[in-house]
Formats: sequence, C-alpha cells, structure tokens
Amino acid sequence: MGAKERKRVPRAVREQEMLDAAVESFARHGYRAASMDDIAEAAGVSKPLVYQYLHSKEELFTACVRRESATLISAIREATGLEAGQVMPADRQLWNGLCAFFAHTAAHPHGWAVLHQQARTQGEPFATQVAVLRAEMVEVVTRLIGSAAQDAGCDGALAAREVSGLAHALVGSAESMAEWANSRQSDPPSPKETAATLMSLCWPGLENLLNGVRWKPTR
Amino acid sequence: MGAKERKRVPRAVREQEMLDAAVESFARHGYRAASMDDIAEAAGVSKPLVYQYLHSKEELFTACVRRESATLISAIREATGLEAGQVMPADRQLWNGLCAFFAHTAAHPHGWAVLHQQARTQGEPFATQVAVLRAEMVEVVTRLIGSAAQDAGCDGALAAREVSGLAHALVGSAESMAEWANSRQSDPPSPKETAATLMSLCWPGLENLLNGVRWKPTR
Amino acid sequence: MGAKERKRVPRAVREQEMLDAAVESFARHGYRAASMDDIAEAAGVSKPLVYQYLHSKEELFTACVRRESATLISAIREATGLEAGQVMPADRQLWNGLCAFFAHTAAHPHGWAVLHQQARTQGEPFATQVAVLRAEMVEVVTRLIGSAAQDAGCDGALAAREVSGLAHALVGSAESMAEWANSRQSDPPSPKETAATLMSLCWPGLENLLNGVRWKPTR
Amino acid sequence: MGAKERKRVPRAVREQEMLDAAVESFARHGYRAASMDDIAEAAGVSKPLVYQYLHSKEELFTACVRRESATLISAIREATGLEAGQVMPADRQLWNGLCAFFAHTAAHPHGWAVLHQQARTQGEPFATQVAVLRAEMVEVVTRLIGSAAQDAGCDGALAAREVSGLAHALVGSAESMAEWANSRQSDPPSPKETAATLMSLCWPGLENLLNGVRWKPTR
DNA sequence: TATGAATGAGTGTTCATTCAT
DNA sequence: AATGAATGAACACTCATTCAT
Repeated sequence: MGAKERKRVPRAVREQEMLDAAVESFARHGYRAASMDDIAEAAGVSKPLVYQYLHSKEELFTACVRRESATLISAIREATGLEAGQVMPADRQLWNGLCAFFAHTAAHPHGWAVLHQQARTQGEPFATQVAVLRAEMVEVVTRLIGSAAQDAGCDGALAAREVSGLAHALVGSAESMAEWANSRQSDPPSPKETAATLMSLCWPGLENLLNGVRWKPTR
Repeated sequence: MGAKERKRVPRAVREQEMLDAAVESFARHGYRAASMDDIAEAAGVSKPLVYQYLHSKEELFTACVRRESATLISAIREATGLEAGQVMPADRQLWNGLCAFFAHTAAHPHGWAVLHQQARTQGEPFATQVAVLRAEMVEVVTRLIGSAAQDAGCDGALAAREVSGLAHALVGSAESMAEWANSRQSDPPSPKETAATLMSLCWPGLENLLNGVRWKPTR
Repeated sequence: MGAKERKRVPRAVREQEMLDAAVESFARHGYRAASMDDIAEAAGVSKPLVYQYLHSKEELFTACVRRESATLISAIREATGLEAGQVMPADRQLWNGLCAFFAHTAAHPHGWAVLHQQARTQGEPFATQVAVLRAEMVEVVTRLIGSAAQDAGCDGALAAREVSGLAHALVGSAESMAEWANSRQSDPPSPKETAATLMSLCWPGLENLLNGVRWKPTR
Repeated sequence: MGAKERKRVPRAVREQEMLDAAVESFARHGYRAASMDDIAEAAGVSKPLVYQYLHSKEELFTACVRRESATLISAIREATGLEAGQVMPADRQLWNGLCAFFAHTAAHPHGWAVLHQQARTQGEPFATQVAVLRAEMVEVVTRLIGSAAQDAGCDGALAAREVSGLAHALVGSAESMAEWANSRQSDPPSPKETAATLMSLCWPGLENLLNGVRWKPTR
C-alpha cells in the first residue's frame, strides 16, 4: 500500500543513487554541514544502508570525489586524444581540452563544486585526492607544452619550475572561468566561447615563451 | 609559575591576538572544523572572553575575513597607484599589482587561505564578503584593461562580457599561482618571478585582443 | 549485568516514559533549572534520544503541559457531565467538578505543579498554553453560574466582568486549596472534604449574588 | 564630561536602586532567565558593584523578596488595625485588608509578580520565604475568623484544619483576583470593586460556617 | 566607591555511528 | 536488502563570579 517503499534494488544501482544524493548535498552545504541523515533521506534510503555500502562519511565523500574526478579527467583525456594516441597540433589539443573541460563543468555543476570548492578545502585526506586530479590536469598541460616546444624546435627554453608555474596558471584560469560561467544565471557563455576567450588570452604568451620571448618590466 | 598567566591587556590588543589565532585556526582546519575552544586556547585566553569581544563564531570569522580582505586589497591599491591617482602604463600597473599580490599572499599565507579556501566555500554570508573582495580585484583588472585599450587607441574592441571573463581568468590564474607558490615548501619562487611568469603568459594575448587579434580554431 | 540496559521499546511507549520523567523533573526543579541531562537519565535513555523524539526543551515542556492539561480538563468535563450533556442542578455540578479536580490534583501532584507553578510563570509561549487550560476551567464555572442564574430565574443580575472576576476567584481558591492539600504531608484532607469546605465557603455567596444580594461595607 | 557617569551615591540609596532594577528584571524574565549583567545595567552600575553590595544572585533575590514581602504585609497589617490594636467588626476588618491588598498589588505589580510568580516557584530556599509571607496572610485571616467566631458566640464550631483550609481558600482567591485584575489591560477593576466582589462571594459562606451551617451534597 | 578584564562550570543541541531485528 | 531504536562525543554559547586596578 502506498508508493512509499522503493523496490529492492541491486547494490550497484543503489550506490550510484547514494552518490548522486551525496554529491548534491556536499555541493550545497559543504562537507561538514551536509549530514548523513539528509543524504540518506535524499537518496530515499535509511541511514544504516548508507553505512552498509559506503562505511563512513569520509569514505562516502572520497567515493564522490573519485567518481567526479574520473569522469572529468576522462572527458579531458578523450578530447585531447591522449587516450587514443592521436597526433594533433598543440594549440588544437589545448583547445579541445578546454572545450571538454568547460562543457563537463557546465553539465555537472554539483560534481565540479564538490571537487573545486569542497574537497580542496577540507584538509587531508581529501586535498590529496584533488591534488591528484589537479596533477593529472597539470600533467596534460605540461605534456602539451612539451610537444609544442618540440614543434617549435626549441626544447629546453623553459625551466621545469617555470613550466609548472605556467601549468598552474592555466589550470587556475580555467577553473576560475568555469566557476564564473556557472555562476552567471542569465546569459551564460557557451563552453566554446569561454574556451576561445581563454585561448586568445594565453596562447600568444605561451608561443612567445616557447620562443624565448618574455615580458620584462620596462626599465 | 611559568609563562601561563598573561597580563591584563587592553581590549584592542586582545582582539587582534584573537583574530591572529582565529585566522591560523580557520586556515588550518576550515571554518566548521575549527573549534572555539581551540581558538581561545591558541589566543591564550578563555572561551568566554572570545565571545565577549567577538560575539559568535560567525562574527569572529567575519572579522577575520574583513581584516584580511582589507589589508590585501589596500596593498594592491597602493601598488597600482589607484590610491594616489598616479598615471602609469597599463602593463606597468598590472605588473605592480601582481607583485604586490604575490608578495602579500606569500607574507600572509594563513590570511590568504582563509580568504581563498575557506570564506569562498562556506556559503552565505561569507561568500558574499569574499565576492566583494574578488569584485574589487576584478574591477582593478577591468579598469586596467580599459585604460590599456585607450592607450592602444582601440576602445570598444571587446564586449563587456568578454572583459569580465578575461578579468576572472586573470584573477583566477593569479590565485592559483599564489597557492602553488605557497605550497612549494622547497625552492619557492619569489613574488617577482611568479609575477613575471604570469605577465609573460598573459600580456601578449591581452595586447592582441585589444588590437582585435584573437585565436581561432584552425579550420 | 545489572538492570541497566533497557530493552528496545516502541517509540510511543518511550515517549510517555520521557514525559513522565520530564514532568517530575520540571515539577521539582522548575523549567530552567531542570536539565535535559537529568531528564534523559531519569527516563533511562540518552539525551540524543530525547531530542530525536521531542526535538527541544521547549517542545518537551510543551508536550508535558499539553498532556497534563488534557487529562485534567477531561476529568473535570466528565465529572460535570458536560461531555454527556446530562442535566444537573448547578450546585451538584460544581460539587462534582471540584471533587474531580481535587482528586486529580492529589493523584498527579507533579503534573499539577507543572501546570500551576511552572508553565504559568515561564512567560510565553507556555503561559498561553496554561491560559487556555484556565480559560476552559473558568468557562466551565462561568457556564455553571449562567445555568444557576436561569434556575434562580434571575438572568442578567450580574455584569459579565463581575462573573469573570467570580470565576477567577473560584478557580484561584480551588487551586490554592489543591496546593495546600498536596503540601500537607501528614493528615491530608480527602478530595471530598476539601471540596465540601470550598462549597460551604462559596455557594451561599454565589446564590446571594444571583439574587442580587451583595455585601456592602457597613456605613 | 557627559552626563554618563552617575554621581557617587551613598550605599543605602544605591542598594535600593539595585533592588528596584532587580525586582523589575526578575518579574519580567523570571529568576533564572534574569541575568546579573542585565540587572547591573538596568541599575546603571557595574556588575562588581552589585556583588559588593548584594553578594550573590541568590542573596539579591532574597533581598527583593524580603523587601516586597515587608511592604505588602505591613500595608495589610495597618489596614486591618492589627498594628494599632484597634477593635473592628470582623467583616469590616476583612474588607479593609482586602482593599489594602488589592491596592498594593495594583500599585506594585512587579513586586507582586516576584512574590507570587517567581519566588514561590523557584524551589528552596525561596519558597520558604514566600511561605512565611503567606503564613502571615493566612494568620491574619485565621485570627479574623477566630474573632468573628467570638462575635457570633459560637467558638469551636470549626475544626482547626478546616479553618486552615478556609484561610488558604480565601488567600488563594484573593491572589487569583489580583493577578486577574493586573492582567486586564483595558478597563481594569478598581481595588474596591475587586474587594467587594470577593466579599460578596465569601462572607455569607463564612457566616454560615460560623453558625454551623454548611453545604451538603443533596441526597 | 567603582570597574574593565577574565574565567570555570554548565546548558541545549547536533552528528556520525552502531545494534537488534 | 533494509530499518527503527539508541548512543558517545563533541560543539557553540551563557552565566555567576572574581581579580587587579
């Protein structure tokens, strides 16, 4: 009687439902403020069941981070052709990566909020997890800079530390734009527009640097 | 015996000591995880005294954010010459602002962490406070782009929305580099190095855009 | 080992046990001085369970007041025949009501103390709740005076405000006697004795008033 | 400079000011909820000064109760001629006492609230203090009934316990009417009206009882 | 006479987590 | 597979009270 009781559902499915509810709750209220009660209720199950499957709040959050990280990074990898070993000019590669990134963060705002706003700021052990994601994104960019350097025939013009700094700058600007784009309720820019603006801003400087041209304070 | 008992100290001084302790605690553990007990102990006073002066956890955090925001933004304003109404070429202005920014965030890492990692992610009413700070930084950049456009004799080449996007990208990349610089325990880049890398990355693209030159996906 | 651990018990039962403990604690120590810790311990459960079921100290107290009010007023209503619509001479009705009242307050001294000593004096919102109870008792008395007036064929001899005053005087004297009776540890008067004394004191004056006879200061 | 600082004031005066503030605060918020901070502020002095003069919250409250009790009971004593040893018919004496009582409680509502609503309900040691006041009022009434009995030439018609019950009923009805009168914001009855209503209600029954006439349940 | 500075002890409330079914 | 019943530990906040001046 009543449509209240959900049917018995296989574990794998229930787990995903729980993760969906948790991601939304963590995004909305933050890691600490989100309560297991709320998450369980949002998932339409009882709290003990959440514990049976995900064991603890920490593990639950970890699972969220892992899932969201994986889908994001694989979207980027696929777009940049790293998965398939395709060959592409570096700017094309960066452009594709950025488009994929902005498209994904726009499509999954809660997941992105969990990664960017929550996990990074909750101290260990979560910061490390996101650091891994970030490292992968930075690595993509780093590799990209490397192959661009080869194309330009000017390997070694940049110190490793400077490359690291550049990669963080690029990733940071992308993150910032993603948040900006998501927060514009009305008239939000399309992923491609956003990517184009960022390419226009950064690609010339990047090419310059690869050719040894750098900005200097005038006198 | 022992240095346990602090002398009676005027209120204004004690308040600053409390804010120091609170900023560090919030930076280390996050807003929710930092406990008033810990903060009071770190400040060397009893909890009721903290409440007598700062009234609540929320107001305490707000006071931290306000203080750290104020010192940061005034450092930037001073460096960019906005306070004194000086005239400077746009790139020089940007360069000075970035140097001040990286110097300040390096000198006050906890304060920066509170602003960038904590306040932004704790929802209302704190997000709004940091949004104000960010808006001021974005405004500085926006104004700067405007004056650069005038210098280049090409006003109006950029839509307002694109300028907004660019400003967010620039601010985001700076924030990201500040965090990266702070997190490099060994061999940390100097504020000037960091600023130089970022200028090299972004200035060429900015100049291009002001001249109507933008990156386009090849074919 | 030991009878410490109580069995798992259905919610409805536990709630009543909690209310029992709370009523006693509130009666003994007063609303403010009674602590949730004590109440939980007296109920043989942990504090969180009390909160799970009753939500807050205020709601817990409210629930106590509601329960005690309900049992008292229904005892009176039943005795005066208001429930069943019986017809009775007014003095008989008053007599029955008083007997029920004194019997109930003697049987539930803690409940009575919560209503009479605590709820009334703790300001809003509790005062209102007891005001409702009192209003019901006053209304019973008022109706009773009205029907007595009809019996005496002298409707309208008393102003509404004076009836209100009389009702409060009657209710107040009953309340006072209930407390007096409860506080006599040794040789306590039976409910019927108490009721008889009060009837002897008040009924003649009431009859006089209905016939327009009132006391006047001599000369 | 500024009219902020109150002049140095003799101790006796300051103490009365403190008691005034305390009585009002206790009446408004209740014993527990009234805070020493509020009371000190309302009295226009610092908290340590309150402690210097009144020693503790408990002693402060005790002093309030004592002062309010004393003024009330002496008003009654004076009115009933007990102080001066005057001779008066019993009904006249009761009438005078009631008038004095209702006049006093109407003139000092906060003091009456402290006695009737707060002190009685805060458990020991305050309940005892008010019990003393009540005992004095009951004693006045008891003596009055005794002298009325002599007048009527029918000593010993009433058992001591019944007299005690009657006295509590009378006192209770007076208390209840005082509260009722004080709580009627608009169109409040004058003390004399209130007293007249109560006399009309109770005196006939009292006379009857002294003559051995009592109410009996019919059949 | 009078006070700003400071605290120990306690209160109501919440939450992640487990047990028995 | 799933849950109602139950708790230990912590947290924000308040208050009566004292000390140093």
